Amino acid sequence: MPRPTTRVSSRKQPRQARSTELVSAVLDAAVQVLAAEGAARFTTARVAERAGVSVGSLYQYFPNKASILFRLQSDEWRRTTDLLRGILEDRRVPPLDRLRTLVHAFVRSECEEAQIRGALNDAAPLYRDAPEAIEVHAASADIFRAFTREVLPDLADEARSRTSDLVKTTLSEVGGSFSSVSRTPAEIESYAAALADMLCAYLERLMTRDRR
Amino acid sequence: MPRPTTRVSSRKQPRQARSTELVSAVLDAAVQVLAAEGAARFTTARVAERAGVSVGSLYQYFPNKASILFRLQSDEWRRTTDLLRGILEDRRVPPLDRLRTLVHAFVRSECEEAQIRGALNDAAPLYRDAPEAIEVHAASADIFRAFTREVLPDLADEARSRTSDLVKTTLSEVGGSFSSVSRTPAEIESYAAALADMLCAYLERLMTRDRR
DNA sequence: GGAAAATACGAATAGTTCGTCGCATTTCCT
DNA sequence: AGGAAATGCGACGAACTATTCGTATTTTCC
Repeated sequence: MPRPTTRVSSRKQPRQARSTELVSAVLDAAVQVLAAEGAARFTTARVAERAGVSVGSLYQYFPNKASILFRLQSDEWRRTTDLLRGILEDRRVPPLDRLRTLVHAFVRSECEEAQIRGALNDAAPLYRDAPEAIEVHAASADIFRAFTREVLPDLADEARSRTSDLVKTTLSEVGGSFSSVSRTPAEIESYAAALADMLCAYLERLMTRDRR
Repeated sequence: MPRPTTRVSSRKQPRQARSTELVSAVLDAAVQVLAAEGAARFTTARVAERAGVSVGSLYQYFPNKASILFRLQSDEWRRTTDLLRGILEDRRVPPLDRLRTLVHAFVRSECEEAQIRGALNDAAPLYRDAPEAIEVHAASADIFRAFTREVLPDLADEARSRTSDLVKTTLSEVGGSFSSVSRTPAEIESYAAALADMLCAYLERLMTRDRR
């Protein structure tokens, strides 16, 4: 497995108004191309054309194709992470209710725009190896770690991190395989409810064992 | 989303001994290329070279690149499905013990050769749209449906199919996100145990509610 | 106004990859 | 043996694509 390790950080910072607009036009166009043509037909030329911009201009602010996709993905991740944090850290609500709310919010969020998420996922191999991609992952892991620490304070560290990992990967599967086939809103809600039930059932069992 | 719908069925059946050997040489080489070079560098030329065969010969038995990948994936799926069926349908063992065994077997199987499975996953967009790919999926869904029918006979159809779907997608996540980072054997076992606990906790809760 | 910096442009380059086709070789079968 | 069918070959054509670079235009700011 060779590591192509594509550089993904920005090449140059836009300083004038027109260049910042250009960058956002490119990002908008990128989403459109991804949705309309799919990951396989996502090319810098097509993105530039749709943005009404020349390829050369695009390459002033993005070092390569992967960096555009990475930017889209990391913005998405940031939004999702903020969503999760907002729900999980609200201590006025009982912990398991928070988890339930979180599951519903997350499932819904993954299912809307499933088109783009799916395409972005198909393109993942292009930016996955970039060092920046790993940091983003860590942020959401921290949130779940904090939550399990709150809910299962007396559990051994090893078992707790295992639990946190399980919750995180179980949720991440929603994006992977559930949202890949299109579902009706009713299906989405009932799936979310079942998933929340399952996670709560598990955590409740651990909590009673933990306290005893 | 345009449907390129790549034909994936075999172009010609090998009739002589040398051609059957050629086909299996190609499939072996395909696995090697996938493992050594990754999905992005998987090309018919490289496969043919590694198989000690010409591209032209390869194209006699595979209509296109996607069909080679599809063949690998569908063989893999068949093996996995057989594994699951063998465990879940053994009625001498209590149902939840079967599920526990299944989770361990499945997690282990997904983690070994994670290299190839990951690469195959990256290449999925190439064959995913093929009509043949959908049939394979249905087979494993049936197994879980039968299992939930056995375990939760009195549950309403709608709730039961939701449960079966949840179990199936939860497991499929192992292949997607857990096995994508390399893990030690100990991590794998303890993850499998936790996953099994979670699924069992959920099913047990449904079972007691079901009977009451 | 005007020099310097920033920005925009897009034709051209240098690859890569898929899949075909005409022809050579081997196997089958009578 | 010898014709027919099956198989094997690999150079080649026809796309596509990522990225660069020399040049043209616009903005900034003195």
